[in-house]
Amino acid sequence: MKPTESELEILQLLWEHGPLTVRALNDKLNKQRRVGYTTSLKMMQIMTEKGMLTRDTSLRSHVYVPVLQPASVQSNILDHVLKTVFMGDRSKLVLQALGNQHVSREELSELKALIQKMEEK
Amino acid sequence: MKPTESELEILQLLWEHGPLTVRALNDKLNKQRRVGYTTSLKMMQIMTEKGMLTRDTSLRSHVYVPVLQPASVQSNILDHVLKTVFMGDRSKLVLQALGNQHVSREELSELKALIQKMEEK
DNA sequence: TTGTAATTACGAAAATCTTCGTATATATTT
DNA sequence: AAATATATACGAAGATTTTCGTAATTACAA
Repeated sequence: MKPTESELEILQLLWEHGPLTVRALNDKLNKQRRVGYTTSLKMMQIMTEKGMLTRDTSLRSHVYVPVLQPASVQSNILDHVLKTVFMGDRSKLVLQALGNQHVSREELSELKALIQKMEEK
Repeated sequence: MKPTESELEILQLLWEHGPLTVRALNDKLNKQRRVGYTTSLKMMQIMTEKGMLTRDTSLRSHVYVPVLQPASVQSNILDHVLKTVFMGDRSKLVLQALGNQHVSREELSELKALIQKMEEK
């Protein structure tokens, strides 16, 4: 179950805003880039076929719901990146993620807490 | 400069084993999955056109060298994943990366050192 | 030297992903 | 009721990626 780039865009919007009609989703998508209405429609139909979305067809405008939860997709993709980009070197991935950018005070203490917990085991 | 899945496979093998001929690379690739010789050849020619590889053509069997360094590609891809999969939430990515799997004592102290350094700024 | 094996070059088929036009159906407005 | 607007279904074109067959070239062996 590996979403494509476009499918990820759609999943993100659904995760962020909850179930949406094609019209609503297409509007939000068009704040990021120009996409035709029937393009969004077709994508969402395909994703439904693939089992990534379900939809409520009781109303004229169908309402689409993501089947996959963010954490599950994130975990899969991260594992894939770990294998194919970092040659399985998990700490390299983590250090890379932390190394370049700004990390806030809150994130740091969250991390420290997690490390503490890991050391206890 | 965004390598495709197949291009990443090839880059990985070159990063791991150093410069290789098509024959040598194809052999290694076939330990992972079945790929025809001319498929590998074509891929590497395309990657050369794109500027991802260079090659030494002084011998009959050309020797291919990766232009991109692992850290650079890793950084780009991780940034992309951060945006498109984790909605920009860096600490979520890090926690996800650390959370599920085993992290060794060495990795933990490496992490702690990094955190220390970040806190000092 | 003549044939066999290995290599590169190249075109194009196959597979996948993305985009949209058109037809049809359903609702809304005048 | 007729015209207009909005929705879904669906096929297919376009774009990209992946795969491989065939021809041409170069080395090697009989």
